Amino acid sequence: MDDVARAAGVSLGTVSHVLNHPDRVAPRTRDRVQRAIEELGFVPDRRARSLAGGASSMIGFVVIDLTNSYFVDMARGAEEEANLAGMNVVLANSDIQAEKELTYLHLFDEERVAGILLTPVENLADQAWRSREWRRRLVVANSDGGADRCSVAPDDELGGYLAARHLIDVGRRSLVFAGGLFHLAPVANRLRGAQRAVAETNGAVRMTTVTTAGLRPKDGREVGARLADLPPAERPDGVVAAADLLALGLVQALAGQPGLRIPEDLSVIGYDNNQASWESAIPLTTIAQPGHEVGRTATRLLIEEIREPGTHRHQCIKIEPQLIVRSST
Amino acid sequence: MDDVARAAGVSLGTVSHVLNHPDRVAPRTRDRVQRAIEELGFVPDRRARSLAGGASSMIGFVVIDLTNSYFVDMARGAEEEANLAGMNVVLANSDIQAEKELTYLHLFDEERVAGILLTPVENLADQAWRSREWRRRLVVANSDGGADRCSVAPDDELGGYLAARHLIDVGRRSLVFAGGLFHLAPVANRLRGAQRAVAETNGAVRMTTVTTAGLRPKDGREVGARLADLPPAERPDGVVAAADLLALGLVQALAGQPGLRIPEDLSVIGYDNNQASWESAIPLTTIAQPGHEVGRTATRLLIEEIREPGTHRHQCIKIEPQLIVRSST
DNA sequence: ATGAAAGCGCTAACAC
DNA sequence: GTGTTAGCGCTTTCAT
Repeated sequence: MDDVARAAGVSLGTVSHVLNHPDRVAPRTRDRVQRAIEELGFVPDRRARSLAGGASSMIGFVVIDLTNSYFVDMARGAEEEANLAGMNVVLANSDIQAEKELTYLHLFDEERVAGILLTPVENLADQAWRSREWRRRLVVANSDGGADRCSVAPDDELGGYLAARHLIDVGRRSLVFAGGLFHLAPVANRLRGAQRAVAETNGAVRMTTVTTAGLRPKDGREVGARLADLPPAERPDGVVAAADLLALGLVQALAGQPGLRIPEDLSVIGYDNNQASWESAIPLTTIAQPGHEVGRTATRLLIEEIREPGTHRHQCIKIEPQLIVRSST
Repeated sequence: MDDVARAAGVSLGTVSHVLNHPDRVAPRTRDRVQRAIEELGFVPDRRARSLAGGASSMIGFVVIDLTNSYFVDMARGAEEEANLAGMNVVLANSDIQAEKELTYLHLFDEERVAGILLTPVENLADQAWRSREWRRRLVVANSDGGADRCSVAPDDELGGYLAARHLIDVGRRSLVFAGGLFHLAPVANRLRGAQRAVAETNGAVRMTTVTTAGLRPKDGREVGARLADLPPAERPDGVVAAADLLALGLVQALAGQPGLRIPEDLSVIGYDNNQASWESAIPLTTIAQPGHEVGRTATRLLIEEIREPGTHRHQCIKIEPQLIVRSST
């Protein structure tokens, strides 16, 4: 910056002014300085800027699983909202490992970023990050952040409700909820929501639960095979799958069976709006996770907390998932 | 840090020493300082450290498409290699937009990161980043970086060769190369490789090319339908698909046909080792993109360039893809 | 409108 | 071994 000042024949402080308060400097000198910046290819040093000024414009986002497009959507939402406020988002991949999560949390802390977004590793044994007092503002996404910070999460209970409700609306009366890993809050909440929808029918609709080993296509194919073996009278006419990949396997196993057309004889609804759900042979009706919206909202909250530390009140926001109707129901 | 020094009853410089050269300080004072750090919850400021010392330990990786697991693999590889050298990797999502790519390149430049990794947007009109002289060390991944910088890319020609070679090895004699978007270097190179494998047979094997609109399952299903309509005599016995999702659609369309068992009557090989390839009903034989290895190598080159600016020579490294045999061949 | 100077939090000589 | 001090590149008062 010294060079720029010398080339433009002004003082260091003036160069700084054209960078930060261009209006407080005479148009002619401003032009002169800007030309010098151009010619010298001057690139300001953000480390020094934020050191001296105290304000970083970088938000660090510790993402749990970048192979899951839901979280990438969240990152996109976060970027959009951050850009609106003139801030940037950089990502770190914790890869479902509590250790890496902590490493990056520390990195961002030491980098003195303006704020941190975190999608925590859910394993209860691995929540060391909660016990530490982070000096950065931190908002939690996709999971409950506790009372003393902001968090934003999808409303899985509502999602489960919408899924079952949709099957009921298209005339299904004998449902199955297929899912596994019920110790995970999202799955458990989806089941609860589905049960609420059934309960509302006052007995007009029945639903049983089938537990799978996991939520992969393989698990779905197993359930599908089991359902296909059932005597037609006992067969359900609607399946709520806890995840799209599960639903996908289910449809694969069922689609070939005689007298079992999808969706005529059996409707299947998934959950996630996974890429596979719309690229499969029978595009899946599904509940779209509001990743984009979660990312935006979390970032909005974070920036609010950064900008107005005084008036800010912590809150936990639930985002509505979206029903997407396709060919499987 | 002042507080720490005061609490430990030492000078500022000593605290700095226990942080940077713990061996140069007496064990007892070191312990005292470390205890003070603990108690005060002191978190060193990386901005100030790198400002004063000149060395950042952060590598910025501008990733083109985080929804593609190939690039996430690259990021993982980069992290591993960076950690080995005591460095960290933060990610930025350019999302296939040249504009965002430039934004993040500038961000990392201004942040004075130790080095930059870039998977460039391939659109030739959008290569503004090439014309600029980045002040950071930059290595290009997954694409040719040009003569004046390092780059690492998968050997697509070899991948295409391996794919066709495998079909030939399992006895296929009438091949089809199915693919689209031949203006993209990767696809074109895969085709060339496949043709080389065929040429080596001196006419014992024939291969025709079928052009698809894209590389999605939908496109695969179209080709599949076309092949199924062919009189059995004219039908190929092996298909090299330019991408897994394409192969997936193809298999879906073909699997149901009478007298067309996969792999007995027709072998299909994909490309990418996409998640879908191993989770589908008929797991796909495929060529695995060496994302992890590309990431590692690019980072190794970058760190080499950072650490030994004198002896470093720019180079362009090609990484071998891997044949993964599954049920479709 | 511009310049001078004090510091942001730290590292790296250099003294003692 | 430990303390002292001069910067690193910038922003921000406070003068002028």
